[in-house]
Amino acid sequence: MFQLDLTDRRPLYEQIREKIKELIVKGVMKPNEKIPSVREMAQWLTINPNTIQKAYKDLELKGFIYSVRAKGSFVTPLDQIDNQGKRDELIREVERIGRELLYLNIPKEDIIAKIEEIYAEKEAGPDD
Amino acid sequence: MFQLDLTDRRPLYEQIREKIKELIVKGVMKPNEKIPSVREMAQWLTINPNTIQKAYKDLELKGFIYSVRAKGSFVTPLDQIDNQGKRDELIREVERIGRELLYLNIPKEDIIAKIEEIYAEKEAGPDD
Amino acid sequence: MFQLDLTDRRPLYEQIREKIKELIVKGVMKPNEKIPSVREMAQWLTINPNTIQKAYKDLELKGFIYSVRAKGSFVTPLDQIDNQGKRDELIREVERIGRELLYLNIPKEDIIAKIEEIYAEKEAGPDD
Amino acid sequence: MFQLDLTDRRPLYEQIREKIKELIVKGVMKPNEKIPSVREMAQWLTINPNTIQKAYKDLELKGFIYSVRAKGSFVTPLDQIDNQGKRDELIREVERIGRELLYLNIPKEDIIAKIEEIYAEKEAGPDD
DNA sequence: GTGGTCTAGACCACC
DNA sequence: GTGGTCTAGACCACT
Repeated sequence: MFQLDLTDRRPLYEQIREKIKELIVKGVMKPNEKIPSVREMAQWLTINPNTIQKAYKDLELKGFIYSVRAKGSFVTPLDQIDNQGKRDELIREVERIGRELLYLNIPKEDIIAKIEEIYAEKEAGPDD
Repeated sequence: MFQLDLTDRRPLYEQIREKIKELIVKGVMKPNEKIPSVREMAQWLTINPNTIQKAYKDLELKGFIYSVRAKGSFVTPLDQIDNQGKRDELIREVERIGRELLYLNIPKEDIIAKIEEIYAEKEAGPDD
Repeated sequence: MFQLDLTDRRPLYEQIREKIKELIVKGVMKPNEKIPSVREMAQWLTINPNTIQKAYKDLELKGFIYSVRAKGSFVTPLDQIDNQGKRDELIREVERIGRELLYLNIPKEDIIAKIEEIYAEKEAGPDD
Repeated sequence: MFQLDLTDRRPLYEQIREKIKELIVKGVMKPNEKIPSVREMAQWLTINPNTIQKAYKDLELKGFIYSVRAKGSFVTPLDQIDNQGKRDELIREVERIGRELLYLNIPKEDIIAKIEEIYAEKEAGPDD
């Protein structure tokens, strides 16, 4: 599914959180699809279940998944995510990165091309 | 100059590093301009000099500033920065953020507009 | 009749208990009225009958309903409920919430207005 | 400071969270005042530090306290709390409890008197 | 079998 | 010394 980088200085739960978010965002995991249980995931990655749980809890707080007792955890359908707050936060990141790229004299076309590329993939038909 | 946010979960030295980077990137600090000494900065922010030291060390490692013994630290002129490595790293960040925005159904125009805006500021004449 | 929220962190039986209590309290269900059987309710909500059973048991313990063997469960008439114990418990909750609202500088008029509103509905004629 | 009730069925961290919230709300702990460190509190209550940390994290998420690495945890000044969301949530609780009290034929004056009492304490001069 | 709570005890980064 | 991360292992409530 994915691998952890033990040399990475970020906490494990953060890496896990980001990896799962990536799978959701890329459409590998579909809305309402069940994600592996805390214990399964812990076994695969050979780390402690508590660490996985923390990652899941984080994802739940940020709205990417929801957990149902005794059932498991599932991908939140898009229409139930609060887009606005996230949008503003992400756009602020774009601004910070954009300024840095500008400073390095990287042409804006490089950035825009990358954006177009990502959005084109989706339109052309995602690989589900 | 700038203010620290104790609520922020990032370490202080990381906040300081990013604030200074921002000043450089936005053109507030010019190439070869001297940046405040560790002690001065520590006094202004009323924090431990070691914390400032670490921030400067980081900036030096990433190539944004250089230090001259017994003289102080200075902003690295652009042509002496290794653009390529940074460019690739930043573009990868753009990709991650772009995908998340796509997932949230934010139109690509929103992102591109922000990029255009940033690059336009510069062309129109930076605020020095 | 009502819907369950799987996202809600409370156990299902607790949600069900509160929903039924709400129907009784709002006067939608009248004293001595029969409430749906455990099996019916379980079918409607497509959940396990044991879960419903637990909710009913709770309501019986708190005096909101009574059950007659082989007949079903019924809404307890008001005059047979022990008001005093419940009153004190609820007033204590009012106190806790009131203090929190005071701390947040919410004017007491906001709270009182809400109370007046609820009590006015009844006097004006309940919606049975 | 306060005591835990081991017979209470709520998780320990939740009890701790509510007790601390109470101290803040009642004005026993002042804005920007330092609250006991995770370890101190754990010793006093003779429970595991992790449990305390979870309670503190919750309070931080809800905006009642803020934590500063290597410094400790502190009471959030009122003007930095998002009142609106909390207000609505609390008023909804008032509604639920109010309806139940109405159902039990408790006069609204009982509730209003309690509210007036709480708000009067403050005006008369809190015990700081 | 699931998510959640809790303990005991270790270690880390930060200041 | 502080908050934060992580492990190993136990137990609970819910369905």
